Amino acid sequence: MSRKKEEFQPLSQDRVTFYACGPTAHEVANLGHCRRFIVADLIHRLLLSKGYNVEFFMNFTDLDDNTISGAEKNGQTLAQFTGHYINKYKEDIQALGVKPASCYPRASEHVEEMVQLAHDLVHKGYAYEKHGSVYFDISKFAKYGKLSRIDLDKIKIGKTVDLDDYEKHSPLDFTLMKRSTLAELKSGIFYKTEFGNMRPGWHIECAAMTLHFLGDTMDIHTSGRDLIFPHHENENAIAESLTGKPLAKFWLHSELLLVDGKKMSHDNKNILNLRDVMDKGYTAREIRLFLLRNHYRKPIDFSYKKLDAARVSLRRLDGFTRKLLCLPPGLPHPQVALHLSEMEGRFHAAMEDDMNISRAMGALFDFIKKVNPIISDSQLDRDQKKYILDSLEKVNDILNLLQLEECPLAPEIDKLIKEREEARKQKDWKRADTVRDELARKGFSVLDTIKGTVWKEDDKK
RNA sequence: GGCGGCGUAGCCAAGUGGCUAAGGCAGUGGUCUGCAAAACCAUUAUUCACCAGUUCGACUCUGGUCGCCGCCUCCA
Repeated sequence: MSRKKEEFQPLSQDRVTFYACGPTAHEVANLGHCRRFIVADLIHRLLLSKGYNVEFFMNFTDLDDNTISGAEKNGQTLAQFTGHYINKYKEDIQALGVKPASCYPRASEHVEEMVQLAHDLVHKGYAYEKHGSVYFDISKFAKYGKLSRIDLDKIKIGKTVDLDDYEKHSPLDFTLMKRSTLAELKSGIFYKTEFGNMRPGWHIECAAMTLHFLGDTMDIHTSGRDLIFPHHENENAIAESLTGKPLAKFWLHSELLLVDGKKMSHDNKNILNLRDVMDKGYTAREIRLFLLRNHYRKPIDFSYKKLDAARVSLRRLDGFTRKLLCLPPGLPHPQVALHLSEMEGRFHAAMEDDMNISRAMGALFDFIKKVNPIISDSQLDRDQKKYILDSLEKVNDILNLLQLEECPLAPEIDKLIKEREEARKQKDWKRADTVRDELARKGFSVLDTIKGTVWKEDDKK
């Protein structure tokens, strides 16, 4: 709210409440959605790693203009239509390595609370009914605009909306409950209220769900920065006018995902779905790194070139962890503990400073640079190797990018690698290459190092 | 028009009122190597959009200029 970095202090000692605006269930996840999921995930994981008991909610908007018209076009019921896309979202969220939320509430399941909110707002004078719809009267809420810092006297009214569609007292007011259309009445998408048959609007949906699950004020509300106005401003207005308390203590807004310098959006016709990019052969893990490695408050301009750079960075990380895992213990190295504690200190300090992930990753790469020569000399004993791996586990609890599984090598693969080593020793290159090809077919790459062969399982596409 | 944000090497990207301007990618040189791939090492900004001001000193603070992006009340 202050637009400054502030030290995070949760409202309650033992738990942190955290809400992310989820997607509308009428399309599959595009990279813009993915970025929001991943930023929320980073916050989630960072809070968990700090030992907080986190209650994380992300909604699905399954009752709005888009879902209703989508269901109609497809000849499906609303629930069939939205259920399909909610499942797709959940698959994509999982593929991206995002930790599941405590709960994924759906707007359609909380209409009662929304109707109640509208009722309370009207009776307390913050809202009014007109021609079968209920509108919020922003002139009654003095703090309106404090979140988005909008100056109501100077905005261009009607810039993006056709005002003729609405019958509000003031064009600045926003819709809480929308009068049901004839088509909606026919397909049963309406709710009986004291004001007539209607359905909730977008802003009241989020407000009702956060109030219901997280109480009057939550610790952290996160979403994309393009939603600050009007959505979050309105969400807050609904809640704060009733409770007298701000809806959230901290608002974290992630920046946009751009394509060729323009926001990825339907208007710009430049939508890229996660599945489109994966179909081009990029793994979800590569996409995760691409979306994660920039600070959340900086825009990311998408390009395949940058995705390739992320891929190579990931390869460097994988090469390092793989060598480390396969390294036979040797003599202890005197400097290693120092490098490790320096990396930990820098990494965690950077993450706690408004999630400065670039700086945190820098610490990780610096560490790799220092430890690589040590590994080449086999100068790590069993304990040191364990300390490093334990530390990387902690880093990975936040990043979820590293490959740190021990070598659970299938016996047949192990046999092939040994067979190739034997062939190489006997300088039977033809046989060695044949085995290498076979390993490649099974999805394993071998890396020959001075200390012997290190294998690596290729990412599954 | 209002509000908000951004402009750092070929590309991406941290950062600080003075200490070597992190790190990644690409490039270059080298090491290693049966070949290949990978890996490893070294190296890459006298300069931080432009102009002026404050200051002993600014990329970092202030003002202005230019360029780009986002939002402006039911696209999410």
